[in-house]
Amino acid sequence: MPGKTINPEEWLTALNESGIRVTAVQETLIDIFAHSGYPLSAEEAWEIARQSRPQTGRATVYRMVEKLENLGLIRRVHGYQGCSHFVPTLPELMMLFICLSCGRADYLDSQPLEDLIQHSEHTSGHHITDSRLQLFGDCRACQENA
Amino acid sequence: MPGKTINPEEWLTALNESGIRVTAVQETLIDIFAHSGYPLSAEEAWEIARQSRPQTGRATVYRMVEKLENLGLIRRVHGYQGCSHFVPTLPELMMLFICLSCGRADYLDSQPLEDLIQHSEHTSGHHITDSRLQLFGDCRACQENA
DNA sequence: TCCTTATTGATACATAGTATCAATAAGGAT
DNA sequence: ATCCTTATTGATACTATGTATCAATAAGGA
Ligand SMILES: [Zn+2]
Ligand SMILES: [Zn+2]
Ligand SMILES: [Zn+2]
Ligand SMILES: [Zn+2]
Repeated sequence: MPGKTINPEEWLTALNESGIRVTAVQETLIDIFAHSGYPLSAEEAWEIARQSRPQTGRATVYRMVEKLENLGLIRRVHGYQGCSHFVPTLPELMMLFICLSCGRADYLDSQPLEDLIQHSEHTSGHHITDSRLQLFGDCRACQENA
Repeated sequence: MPGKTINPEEWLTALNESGIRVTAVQETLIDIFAHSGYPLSAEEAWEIARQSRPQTGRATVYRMVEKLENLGLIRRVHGYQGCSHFVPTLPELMMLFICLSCGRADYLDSQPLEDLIQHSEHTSGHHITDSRLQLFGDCRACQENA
């Protein structure tokens, strides 16, 4: 939501610059994750990939998901149909909202989270290096449709 | 941290009031979860349980963990050694900090999270009904020991 | 004490994810 | 373009995590 959008070309570049070879599976999976409006599991991505590339291996998809996650291009969604679904990373520090009715993901402005982390560091004395925040509920559109 | 502490008796009461019978396994598992200072998986709890009750069944532990989670007595920790570890629920709305060095859990004051949720509801228009926030890093003690 | 029924523990099964390894193919060198 | 090296792939087997089934057990009321 805040400015940034997904550019599959940038994802390919990021993969290649990390020393990974350019392959057909890469492009297939990047397209799948970058263009899906809702969280996808590796298993679901595999199904979709086989529609256009039937020989795609299951392990390959899991490996690719791991690489995309390690590069920070996709992020795991925790607590939405388990913890095995992923969405593209939009801002570095994400405040992700998932609608429990329609399943769509929305990226909220993350400034409040930055403030919260700063504040918690000061009051607790802990050094916070990583965080994950997930919000669930009914999105605006679903509320209006009800 | 904020006031409240764990009282195994209250957990037993909560279980029984939900229509569940009082059994030896209940007490064993409640003790295990209530007194462990760090997140535990069902598998780990099973191991510990068998030390004092060798006949304890694996499925029973998983069932018990599910019940405790459904009653809100324990909560899943996401992103710390996977997503299959649990800690006792302290405040209703938890800001949980996990130290990546010593593994200990700390419960921070959750007012900032309440504020964040209120603010995000107003600016996004979504109705937020559930949230999970996890913070990771180096706790104060571990920083001092380094 | 007896009876009913929730709970248990053993087993089998299901799902999610990982290790192994021979076959393939990317991309640089010739 | 051809060859060579080696990362990547896909098939398979395996591990880990979690669930369904069901006979045996035991809680708790009659
Ligand atoms: Zn899905
Ligand atoms: Zn919606
Ligand atoms: Zn999770
Ligand atoms: Zn620590």
